[in-house]
Amino acid sequence: MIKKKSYQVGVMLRWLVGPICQMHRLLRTTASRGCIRQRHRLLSAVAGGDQPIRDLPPTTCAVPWNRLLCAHICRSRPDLALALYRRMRALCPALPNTYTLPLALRAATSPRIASAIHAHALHLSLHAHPDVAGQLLAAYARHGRPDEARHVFDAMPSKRTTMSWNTLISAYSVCCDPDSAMATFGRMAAAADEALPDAVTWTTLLSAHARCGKHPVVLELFGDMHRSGCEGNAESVAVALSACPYAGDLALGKGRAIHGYGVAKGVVRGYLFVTNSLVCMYGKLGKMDDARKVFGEAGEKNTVTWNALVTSYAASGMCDEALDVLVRMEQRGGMAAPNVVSWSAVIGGFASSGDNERALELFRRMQRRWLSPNVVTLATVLSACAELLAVRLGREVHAGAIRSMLDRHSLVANGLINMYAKCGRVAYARTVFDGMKSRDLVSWNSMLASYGMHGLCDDALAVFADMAEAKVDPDGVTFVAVLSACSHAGRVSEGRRLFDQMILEHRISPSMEHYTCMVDLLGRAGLLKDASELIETMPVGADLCVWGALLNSCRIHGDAAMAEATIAKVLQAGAETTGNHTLITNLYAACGMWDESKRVRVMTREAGLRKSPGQSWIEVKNKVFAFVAGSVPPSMPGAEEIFRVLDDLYSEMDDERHTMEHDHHIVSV
DNA sequence: ATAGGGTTAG
Repeated sequence: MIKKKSYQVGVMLRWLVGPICQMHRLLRTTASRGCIRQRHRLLSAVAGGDQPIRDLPPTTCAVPWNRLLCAHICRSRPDLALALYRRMRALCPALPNTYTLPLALRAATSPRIASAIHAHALHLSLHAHPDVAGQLLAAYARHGRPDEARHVFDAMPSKRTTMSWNTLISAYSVCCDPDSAMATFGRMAAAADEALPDAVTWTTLLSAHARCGKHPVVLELFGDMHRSGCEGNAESVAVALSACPYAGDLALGKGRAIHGYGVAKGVVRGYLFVTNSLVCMYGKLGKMDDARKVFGEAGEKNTVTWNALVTSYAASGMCDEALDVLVRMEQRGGMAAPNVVSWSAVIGGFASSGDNERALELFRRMQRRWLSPNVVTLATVLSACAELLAVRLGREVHAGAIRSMLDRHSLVANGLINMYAKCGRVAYARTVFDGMKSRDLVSWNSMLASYGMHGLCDDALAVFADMAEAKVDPDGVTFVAVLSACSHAGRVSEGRRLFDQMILEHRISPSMEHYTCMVDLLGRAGLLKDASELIETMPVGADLCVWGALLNSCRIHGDAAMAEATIAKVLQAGAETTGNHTLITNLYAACGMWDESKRVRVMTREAGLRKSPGQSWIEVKNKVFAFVAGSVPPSMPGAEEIFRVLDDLYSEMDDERHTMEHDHHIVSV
């Protein structure tokens, strides 16, 4: 109770002191210009938080209000600016003018607030004023509301300027709609008498494509920009560089070319954004020497520059070096302290290198620094939890996500679905899925895969139907999920129908994974001939997974002839991996062909191939124990006890089986 | 007292 009260006092003080200090300064600096009485009234209005609003005298001049609004915005306190604007409206509803509304709009932190101010503008008949309309457009654009932005844009009374076109295009960029951005750019070019595209227009267009992964288009547009006679500037060079790593074989060549272009245009040295892009570009392409060189030559560095170096090391698989840089950032202190991005990069680096334990350890360390994770951090951590089956930490992360209201974000929710599914909690996965406000393709695919991996084919098919109902177009991943669900449940006709549907209706050409699913589906059901025929129809040669699926089916159904024929084909195709050799060995053994089995085993050993043993994990009290068949994890507490219970269970199972065999004449396989 | 574009983490 006491704590709450003092908290409230603190909030009030902060609320009041800021404006009052500024008000005093205002009174001092502008006293000679008159309006003293009004300023006194305003001061009492701002300070009189406890007085009933209607008892305060109304002011008639908007200037001091506007000055104060501007001061709050310049100090990055949109909350205080908005509170002041509300107070202004409450005290004197007619006072906001063509300066006030743009200022309030700059402080709008959500599209809802922008809409409310829009309504005020309409009510005050100020919506058509160029400044108000311009800032309305900007506010809607910032929040990625292209429909509202378009509405304002179309209603703008004055001649459209390059700037208003640019703002409209940025609305499409923010909400990841590059096609509409492009279409708008086309309309702008068609209305060339009105306004001509400038460097900002091109940069906006570039970023519209960059931000949603259309990197090849970015590089094309960068060329178009140059060809259209528009000089590349620092901003556009930065975006173009960020797209280079995804250009395939030409990536490094393009990167170096644009680097050179930037040097020629004089936008490399002293332009931090370009420096940062360069470090990251070289790092992503594994050119650590170049990345380090650019980093070293940069005079001024900020957090992003350091993060680019961290990212570069992480992307090159040098996780320990990435961590070293982060530690160096911490020790240096000052302006470039590590932030969420730095930590997420290192955590992600360890996670993608397979060291999920280390990733989670670092997440704990980040929490100890009182840094709040964001959606990217949470997605990364949840994926590590899923890999380690660390459901307790996963639930803890879920709880944290709920507290910070990030749990319904698609990145986090998709991570949660995957984590719960992998940890065997399909029902939780479904709850998260149902609670999402908007589901993307990954959400649907994750849910499908969840049911698939638990053998719940009917549920998977129901989700697939819902997906069609929700008008979400399936992709290749979707079909891998449904086909494998069918395969595990032995739903042959359903699977065949889906495979055809995928090719004919959705125009998705089947990948190796799809063929593997189908061969598995047919093979497991005993349709070995059909499976083998499907392999024959494949446009490209089957890979080891496909052959493996067929061999596995031969083993299940004890078809030695088919197995031998298959093995001949595999060996003929020159397939040489341990996995398959082991499979072949086991297969011969299963068919009773011991000599052949031994022969392959010897061959394997001579080829220097050794299979690393498959591992399993179990999570006990937030700690994950890995074990292989026949071994005891040394750190496992109470291992002896566990094995005693296991022994008891085994003997009970044995008794049970003998009884069953006796009663039902079931012969165990 | 007022406007649009840029780099880093999945």
